[in-house]
Amino acid sequence: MCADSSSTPSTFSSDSKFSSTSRKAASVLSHHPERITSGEQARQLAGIGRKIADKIDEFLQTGHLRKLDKIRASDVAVATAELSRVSGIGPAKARQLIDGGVRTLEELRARPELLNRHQTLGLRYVTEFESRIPRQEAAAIERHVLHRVAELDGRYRATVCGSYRRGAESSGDVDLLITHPDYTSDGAETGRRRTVDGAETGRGRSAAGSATARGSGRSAGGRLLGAVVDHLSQDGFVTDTLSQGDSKFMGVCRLPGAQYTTHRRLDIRLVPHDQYHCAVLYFTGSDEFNRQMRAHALEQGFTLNEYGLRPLGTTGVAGEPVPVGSEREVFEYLQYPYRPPEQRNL
DNA sequence: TCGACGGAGGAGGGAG
DNA sequence: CTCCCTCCTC
DNA sequence: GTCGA
Repeated sequence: MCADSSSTPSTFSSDSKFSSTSRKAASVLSHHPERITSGEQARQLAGIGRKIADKIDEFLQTGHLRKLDKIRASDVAVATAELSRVSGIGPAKARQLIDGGVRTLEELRARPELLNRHQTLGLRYVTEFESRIPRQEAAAIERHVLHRVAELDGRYRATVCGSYRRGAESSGDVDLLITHPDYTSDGAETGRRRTVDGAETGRGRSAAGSATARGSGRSAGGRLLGAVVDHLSQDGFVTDTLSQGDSKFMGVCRLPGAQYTTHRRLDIRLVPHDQYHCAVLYFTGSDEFNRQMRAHALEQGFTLNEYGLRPLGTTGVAGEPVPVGSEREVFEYLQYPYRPPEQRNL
């Protein structure tokens, strides 16, 4: 769903604080209206400290950065970046591979035994996952998914969030939120796996414990999400699963039809019914819009997150969540002028 | 000078 | 088996 | 790396 730089709460593509810090600095600089002519001048901006100011001075002086030259020349950094293109491979796995003599995707393809399931799929689809989803195709995916979900059980509610919902002309993936009246946060269903049949114990159960027995020993959430995923797999739309638990599916999909040749990343989250609108609000973003809205909520004496809107007591302790019947109601509670998703691209 | 920086679901593997 | 840790994703 | 306590 990462459209440009700001989508949902997730402008953290690569690693650690360095990434987040320098990203903020870069953002501040790029949005600065005037031309920066000295490190001292840049130093005044939020997120620019001594070190970055020094680097600005060095670049202004010499036209390049020694540190950057060094990184570009480092083959380990290059190999890490290359291997990290694969979904499921992060810094640790990349280092492990490099230590094992694998530095390119080509070399990686020759060593499939080094990869787990997620990484194997990530490698298979690496190029496809790097291509963006045109809005027209995302809309077709939305139609297909909403139709199939409604056909499975009309009580589901589903919304495609992320930059697509904000009207973006292209998206990085499709992020679907679903809910169902049978699944609420107050539930007796707090994730813990219960024994299916209390009476039966011992070796008799071993067969039932088969890994693929979805739907037998499952929480309410697991059944509700699993049923959707199964239904979407039935017609071949969902092609692969990267991971799947009781509340979150991460996988791969492709629409039927000759014009759709590229596999796309699809995430499905099952959200408690009473938290649905706050979750849709949160996962629609943008990051910056969420920050501003949360700040406004605090000024009004509320705390807002993906789980709900709660009043803050005088001591600063959050109270019970305010019942919310729509996204718009969240705005109204906060006396925040309503903005449709297309106007949340901050 | 020092801790926080968003944080949770899921895979996988080790300890008990 | 459960618990807990690291890694990864978003 | 940067910010604020």
